[in-house]
Amino acid sequence: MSANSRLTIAAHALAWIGLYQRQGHEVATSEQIATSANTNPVVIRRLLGELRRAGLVESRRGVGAGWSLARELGSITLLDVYEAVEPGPLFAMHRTTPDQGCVVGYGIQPAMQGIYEGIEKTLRHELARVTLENVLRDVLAAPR
Amino acid sequence: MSANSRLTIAAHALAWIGLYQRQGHEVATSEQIATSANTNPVVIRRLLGELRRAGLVESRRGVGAGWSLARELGSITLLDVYEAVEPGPLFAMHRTTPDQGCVVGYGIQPAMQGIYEGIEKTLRHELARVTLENVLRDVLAAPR
DNA sequence: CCTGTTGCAACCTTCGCTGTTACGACTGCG
DNA sequence: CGCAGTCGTAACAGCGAAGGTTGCAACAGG
Repeated sequence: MSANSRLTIAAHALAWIGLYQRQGHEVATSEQIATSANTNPVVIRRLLGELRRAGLVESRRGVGAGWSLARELGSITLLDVYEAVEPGPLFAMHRTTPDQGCVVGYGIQPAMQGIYEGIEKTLRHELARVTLENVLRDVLAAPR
Repeated sequence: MSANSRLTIAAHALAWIGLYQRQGHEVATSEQIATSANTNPVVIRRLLGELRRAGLVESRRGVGAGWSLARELGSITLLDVYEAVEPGPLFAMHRTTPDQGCVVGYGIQPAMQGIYEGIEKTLRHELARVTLENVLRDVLAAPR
């Protein structure tokens, strides 16, 4: 599986903004978040842009610009973030249509589709159980 | 998420071999399976080679060579197949170490690790509930 | 010895993600 | 009004995973 770090980075960014705001700041810049995540500001802006389209964060332009949460950390779940940054399904079908003249080739796609749907439903349920508030709490609970 | 079709193709191959054997044949060739899956025989041999290392299938060489199941379809679960063909974890951490001087950068990885472990455990549990016997039954149940 | 098939290496292509540079758009401040 | 700081976004290179393809040695039965 092409291990994807998008969900991790997005959660990192949200937790960072949330903590920063609790420390009394209005907005966080992509530069600050990128430094914390050890990556490029454009990567952060791209990810946060997807989160903004999903209504999780807001951005301000001009002088004193930056990013702020559109919702409380406790009301944002990992499922919200997952759906905002991960486009496709977890498992894919064949890249080319299997032989429809073969019994297995004909029936395999509907069969797997049904199975995968059930699994993805469970995955979404698990992701929905974790809020960004939970994430930030775990982050701050890390032993020194 | 880079949607991966390896699990789908592996399940296809196993179901094909299982059905073929129930029709009285000894072994199935990668050529036959590749035709059904509409792909290249080498791709099938690579995948079946991983399943063989996991003890799910056996191969015979020489004239009349081919592949056969090492276990009953009913005793092979999608989890067995998943573990045989999918190497890495579902979600990845940052590609570079986050800023350890930052509270979030320091605590984010253990936090996400713990969350991801729980989710993967649930995923494995779901995959373990489906046997290849179930898959073949669903395949044959596809409406004409 | 001949034939059919696996085992496996080597290489190319495609694709998605990350990283980087560049630059226009926007907005508050002096 | 112009400057400065930041977002928004396009463009491109690099990388790694996966699939597709070719080629050939190894094997085993007739």
